[in-house]
Amino acid sequence: MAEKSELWLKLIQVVANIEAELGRTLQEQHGVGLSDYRALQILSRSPDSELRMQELASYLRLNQSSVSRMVERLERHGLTIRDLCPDDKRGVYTVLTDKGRSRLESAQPDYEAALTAALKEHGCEELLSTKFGTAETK
Amino acid sequence: MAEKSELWLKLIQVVANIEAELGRTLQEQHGVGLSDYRALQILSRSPDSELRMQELASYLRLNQSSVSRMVERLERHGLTIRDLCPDDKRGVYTVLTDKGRSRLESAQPDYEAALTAALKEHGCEELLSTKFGTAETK
DNA sequence: ATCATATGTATGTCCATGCAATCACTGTCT
DNA sequence: AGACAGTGATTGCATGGACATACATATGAT
Repeated sequence: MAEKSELWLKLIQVVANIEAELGRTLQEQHGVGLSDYRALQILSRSPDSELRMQELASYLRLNQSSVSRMVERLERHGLTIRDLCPDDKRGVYTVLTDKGRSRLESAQPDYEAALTAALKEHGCEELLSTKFGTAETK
Repeated sequence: MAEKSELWLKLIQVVANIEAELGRTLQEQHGVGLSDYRALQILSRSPDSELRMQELASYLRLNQSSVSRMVERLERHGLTIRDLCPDDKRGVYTVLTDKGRSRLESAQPDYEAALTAALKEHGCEELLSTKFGTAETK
């Protein structure tokens, strides 16, 4: 049974290495962190390129407060803006700006390339052929 | 090509969920964090249950300063002690204490069980059958 | 032996995240 | 209408990690 732990350890180390590499690429070449990049990506695919904090949080599997701060970050860099929700005054939309969109679009190819390269480098392209049960968030 | 990113995203989310679950289990039931647990585990398998900071860091894929602080933590909880290196006075050994060892031993079965359960819950036991190229650390 | 450089560890500072408490608003029940 | 439980977001605080730097010791060249 202990080999299971071993394998798991190996797996997460590989995953961590790859994530780190992706993060480095994005940061160095586009000045965006990994989670910021993912937030932009999610926003760009949402209707009207906007989402409320909670929704964004649940997509990113981050908690609300982290997202609140991330959005603050994105906003500081001009990549998104906040927009008050007309029907529910508690709500806040995070909206992708043009700058945000173009930043995303220029980063995307490098991200994909880095991912492909990193997977290959670790000899684990097959990881992506795993199909999950897609268990819901806890 | 974008599906590759999608799949990768799914993968890391599943991995993150599982890691979080493992961490919670360890923290709640044994008062040890996930990386602390892994450090104990690595120490316990090392000759004389001791390692120098750098070695520990490289096993854990953490940088040296993080390990320095982690060891401080472990030491504060009485799970390890520092021991000066006789032949190289710059060096410091981190040595597992009896308390550390028994803590590890009591945590281990729960860890393994939690891992098995989490893998099953996400329907991805097959993840562990991936064989990696075991690329070295960057 | 001396000095320059490399190595091992620790410390200062910053950043991202989580949790708990809070603020602001909503909707419901009476 | 008024009270109040619930919901969305923000804020205070703590933690763990990274990077740069400091400090002590070791090693190697002259």
